[in-house]
Amino acid sequence: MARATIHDVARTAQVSLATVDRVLNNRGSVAAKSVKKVQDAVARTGYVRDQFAANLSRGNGYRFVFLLPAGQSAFVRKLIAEIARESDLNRKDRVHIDIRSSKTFDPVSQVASLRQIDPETTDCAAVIVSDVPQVRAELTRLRAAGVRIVSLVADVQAEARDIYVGPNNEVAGRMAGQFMGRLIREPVGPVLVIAGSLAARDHAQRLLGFRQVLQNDFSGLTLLPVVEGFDDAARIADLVARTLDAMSPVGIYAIGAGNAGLVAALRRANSAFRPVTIAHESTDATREGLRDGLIDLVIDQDPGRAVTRAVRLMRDMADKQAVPSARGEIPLSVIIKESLS
Amino acid sequence: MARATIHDVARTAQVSLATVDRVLNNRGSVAAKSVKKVQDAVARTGYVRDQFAANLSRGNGYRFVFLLPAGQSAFVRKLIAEIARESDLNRKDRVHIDIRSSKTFDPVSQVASLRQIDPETTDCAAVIVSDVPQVRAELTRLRAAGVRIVSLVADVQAEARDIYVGPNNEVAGRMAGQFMGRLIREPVGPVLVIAGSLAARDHAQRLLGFRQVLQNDFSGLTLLPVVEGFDDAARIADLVARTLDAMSPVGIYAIGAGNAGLVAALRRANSAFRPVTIAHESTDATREGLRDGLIDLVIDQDPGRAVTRAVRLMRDMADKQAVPSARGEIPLSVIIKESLS
DNA sequence: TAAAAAATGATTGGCGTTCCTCATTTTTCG
DNA sequence: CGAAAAATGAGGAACGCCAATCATTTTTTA
Repeated sequence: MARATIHDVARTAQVSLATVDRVLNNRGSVAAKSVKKVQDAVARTGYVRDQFAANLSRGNGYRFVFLLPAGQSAFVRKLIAEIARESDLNRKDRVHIDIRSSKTFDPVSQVASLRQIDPETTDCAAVIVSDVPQVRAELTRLRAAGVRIVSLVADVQAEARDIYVGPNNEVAGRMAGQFMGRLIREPVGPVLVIAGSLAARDHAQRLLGFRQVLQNDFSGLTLLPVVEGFDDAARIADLVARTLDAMSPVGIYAIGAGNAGLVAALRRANSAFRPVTIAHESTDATREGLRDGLIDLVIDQDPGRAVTRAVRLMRDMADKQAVPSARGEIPLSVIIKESLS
Repeated sequence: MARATIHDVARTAQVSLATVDRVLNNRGSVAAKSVKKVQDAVARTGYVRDQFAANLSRGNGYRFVFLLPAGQSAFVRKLIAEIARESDLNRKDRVHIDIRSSKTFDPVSQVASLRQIDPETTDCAAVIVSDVPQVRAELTRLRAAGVRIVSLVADVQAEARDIYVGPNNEVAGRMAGQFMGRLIREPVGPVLVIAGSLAARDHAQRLLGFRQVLQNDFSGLTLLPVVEGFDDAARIADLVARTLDAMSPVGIYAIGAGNAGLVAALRRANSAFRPVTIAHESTDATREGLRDGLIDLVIDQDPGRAVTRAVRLMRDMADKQAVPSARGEIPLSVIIKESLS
């Protein structure tokens, strides 16, 4: 009943404790057949390393870094709050989390921030960065130096990270497309799409998915040229107001942030007719929009969940558990007026 | 930089290690002013108990029990799989999870199962049970004996458990209502609602929320008398087939399980017209329904998330951390054809 | 076959707690 | 004031593993 310890393993393998230790922590200097004996014994006894004892003995715990875009976007603020919470909760388990930031959409700044990460003092880093060559090179360097990399919310090329934690953004776009088509009572007319920046991989993927569905299932809906709002509320408000007047779109899909501008413009619109509007992320602005009937539906990725998942995976990776516990994909949820608390 | 230990606390409090220990683990026999000195020192040093060392020393880890309805419902199967996964993942942290089952919807069997839980050997239990007096009494007894209780997926009266982990089912019903109203191009006509059993608190709450929205926002939609399907596929297939013929409903809301029957009936229906159909839980049956256009939307609660959350909260409670880390509410997600992988 | 190299064994101290026991000191109260 | 009670101090063993060192045995190679 009691769990097996290295002593048990040593005994059933008929080798010394030292040899078991050498195998388990691969310190080398052990014959192939001894390795096998130990591995068999591990299997037979059902030995699982006691992570408490291991950590206690090693002395060091888990040292993680989160690298986020700077700035006051509501989403980032929520992320930071969640990370802080997670940090508190895990302090008793010796988890230390350091939050740093780099300029949004600025690869140069991101590279600089990545350079600041010291492989000696960090086990794992979760980053939100652009998927461009310089950044990838820096990530690869860090990985080679022993820092495990988690790409958060927006993925990068698979070779540059260990795991991605975030939603499937193409699916998000497809969901937006489907709801757009179905929530418009008569799906014919122009649709306005506002992205933050198409250089951001998550935004590009959402657009891709959205387009697919509209083309396939709702050919009556036509896409107006996609505009980039750079997550700036004032700019977006202006954009939306003008498009509403000029084109009378039947739908609006806001891919990125800055939705306070969207809501403001919709509120001011004088027309009796209101386009079906879909946005991303549950924030004050989008919730206000939902509540007042200006936004029909919000596709949300729960930042709390992403953070929890990321920390968990980071712990697993730091524990050198071969198979990280879970997949990093986090589900998307759909919020409508009714689902507001 | 290094984290504070009880030694540090003892030193800054100017008391002995033994006294610190007495205070921290309230073993009594310590003067009020000493208690204060220690508490101040804890605050000043930022001491947080090292859970690794504590567990190692205590020898025992975490002993949890999950009590689920028996039976082969897809949802329960998923739950079991998730619990097993979670159990594996946490084995290295000395978490031992025992899964037991009781007859579905049968309070007598539930009470019997609860009686089997030995307070001596279990720290915490997560249960899916009916919210009836006999069961509540048994839960209360267990809590008094030192077993922390988590109500899972379906809540019970607040006094009978420590925390609820699951979705807000009234909100789920409201979401279903809103989507029902909006996805029907012309929301006028009868709507069929199939519940599992209205004695199940989660089902009753969903119905409540659904009703609210229909009455308020879509008065053109009328509710047919709610039928109970007891999560039995054959029975439900029959029910649906007959209602389709007799009443031509414009919408169907399936509150509970047994959706294989729903899908089968819809597939066989010969009418060109198909009612807007909303169901719960992502299972093989509902996914098949979505894929083939028989179901329009599924409201899902991710069992993996519920289990993860439950285990985490149980660990926190077992650690005697005063404030359990997180709220137990887990988000609902909406699945449509497009969001299928 | 002897010397060098590789593999293995034996042992130790420590990580931060918990949970004891056994003094010793301080406080309380008749 | 003195005896009993309460509070405190001091110390040690244990939990399971890690990271060493040093001695000894086995294997390889010239």
